[in-house]
Amino acid sequence: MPLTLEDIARLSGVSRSTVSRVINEEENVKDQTRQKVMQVINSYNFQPNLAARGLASGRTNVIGVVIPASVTVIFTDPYFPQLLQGVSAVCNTREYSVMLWLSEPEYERRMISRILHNGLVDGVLVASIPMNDPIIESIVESKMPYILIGRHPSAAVNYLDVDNVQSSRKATMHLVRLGYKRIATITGIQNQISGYDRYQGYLKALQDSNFPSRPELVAEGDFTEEGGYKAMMRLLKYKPDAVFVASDTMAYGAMRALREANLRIPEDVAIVGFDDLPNSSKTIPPLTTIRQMPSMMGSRAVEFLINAIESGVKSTQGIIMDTELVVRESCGASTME
Amino acid sequence: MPLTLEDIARLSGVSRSTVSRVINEEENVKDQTRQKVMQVINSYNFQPNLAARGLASGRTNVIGVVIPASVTVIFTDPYFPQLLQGVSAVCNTREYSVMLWLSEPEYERRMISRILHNGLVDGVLVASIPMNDPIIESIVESKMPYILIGRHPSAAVNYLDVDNVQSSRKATMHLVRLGYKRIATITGIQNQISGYDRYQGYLKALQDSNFPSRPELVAEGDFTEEGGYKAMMRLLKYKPDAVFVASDTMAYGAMRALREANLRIPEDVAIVGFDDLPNSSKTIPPLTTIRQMPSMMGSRAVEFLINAIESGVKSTQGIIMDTELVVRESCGASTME
DNA sequence: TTGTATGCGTTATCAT
DNA sequence: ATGATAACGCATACAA
Repeated sequence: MPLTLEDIARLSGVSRSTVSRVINEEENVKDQTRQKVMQVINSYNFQPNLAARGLASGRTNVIGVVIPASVTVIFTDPYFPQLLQGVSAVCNTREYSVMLWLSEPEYERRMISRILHNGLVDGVLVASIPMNDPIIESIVESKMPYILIGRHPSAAVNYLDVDNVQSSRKATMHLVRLGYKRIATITGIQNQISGYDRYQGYLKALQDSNFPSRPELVAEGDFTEEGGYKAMMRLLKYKPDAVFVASDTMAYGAMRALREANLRIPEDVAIVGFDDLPNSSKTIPPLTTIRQMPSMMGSRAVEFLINAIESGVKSTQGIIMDTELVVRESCGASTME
Repeated sequence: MPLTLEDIARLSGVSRSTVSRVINEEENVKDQTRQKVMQVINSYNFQPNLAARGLASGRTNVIGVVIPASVTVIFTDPYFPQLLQGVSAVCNTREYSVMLWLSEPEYERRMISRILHNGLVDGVLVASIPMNDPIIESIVESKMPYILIGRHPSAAVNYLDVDNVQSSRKATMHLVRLGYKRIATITGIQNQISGYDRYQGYLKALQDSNFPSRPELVAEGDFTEEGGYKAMMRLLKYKPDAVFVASDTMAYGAMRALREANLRIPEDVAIVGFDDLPNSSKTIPPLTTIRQMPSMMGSRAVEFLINAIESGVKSTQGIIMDTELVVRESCGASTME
């Protein structure tokens, strides 16, 4: 029932092609003609059919955003919403739409392969995919513009990430400098690159400080509050005096465990987190943590993607964004000698 | 470069229409033919072009999800992520995709009108739109299948919501029954139906209990933690002994304000929230609250939408989902006489 | 049960 | 500067 180019053409007494030119803001149209057509378009509130445009032009102005459900569990974490906001903001200004897929494991392979081949999107952004997931190969092979959120070991892959290793090293070094001796860590899932890298950063800090690395001071969490809580419980019997926790959400859990054990923060155990979630300035005590900005990561990633789409150039690139150590009161000088 | 129906047809020695029939699982195809074609399809991992299908059939199997940015600020609240998960889960099983628009005010009108007319989606789900937003009219008039998340006063509108009035009344009555006398409220934004209705429920409870309604015990929040904190600050000087807070996120802020004022929860001031966020069982003390399930709301809404799309029937409907009062320790018997 | 022909609403290539 | 016309890849009414 909606109007078509043909209708607008008839109503303004020109040909379909001219209307098309007007809509696509091409140069070679007489000003007078353009205005006449624009008037009709506006008065009827005409919208070109994007499916048809996609078919004819091969471009849809849609990007796909894929978030594996394996991490969607963490959806209580504002990380993904913020990422989406960044993605969406850029898409709005550049007249793109975003197709969102929260992929569940059982559909995942089929879903990806559909996305890559069904002509619905011009490019795809994939967040937090597990390391060495074969899906990455399919994407790279597909020749579709793409970018991963989360570092990938291979040099031949487009990705955007923060420097998790250096940031975590910095966080841990902060504890070292404050004089803590038994510095533990609660890690993220190890098949997730961010979990892996943050653990490596912790190890690096110990090594650089000539601290022995004690396996009993390492507890694997799963990026959830509950996981952080349980990991802290396990650590307690080894009496750490400080803990680098690989995410703020887990840090909240760890702090809960400490409170239940009647241990003071930071006098008995100091905590440093990772993320700087909005709530982290409001915990008791406020959390010292590494700030990354998911919404900016989303923006930057999409900008890269859209540029790749529109330029047609497909150079491979790894983009690293900055982080910041935000020191709050959690580790005061109180525990220093 | 991807294959087309025509290619598959040639490769399997049949006509394009037959391939189309096989793909669309139509009955009238000889088993033998079907298998032959399927084999070719699978071996080439053929995916039909959805833009072309959309053009030809008038159906895209895509639904639009619109979340106004006016509320996107609240994106630290797991409400929307959970809603999206519910939406996405149903879409996955029913082979739909979701187009996500986080609409910023300046683009909002244009965006909606584009969505409604550009043939990209078969239906649209709109979350948390402000009351009396004229956009609602455009949607209803557009003849496109739609559903709003959040009650709408007009009977002629499709929506899905929980019964905010009754739930809030229930929550407030809980405080009444526990013997509190100066029951305050921190409301949500009043041009948001959930903010308005929850306030009405509070008023109703007071009225039904023959309590006077004291304007000084009403503080408007904005559904954020910070808003709850500030609202509580304003309430303090009027010495409420209990507060019904219109969202858990605001309740966290209110609790923070109480702690800073050295007031005990619930001995000095009791708190009841609304939402039952994952963290609400882990606050200190655990929060008594109204449980609604955003992911189920998302699922139900999309089911309604897809049914409307596929059946073509457009009966107007208001769907109300249940809530549950989850009583935790926040309001113990300690304050009762 | 299968094939042929037409149309969906654009863009893009030619003419003019 | 503008118009005619051929794709784009599929669904579908109709014919066989």
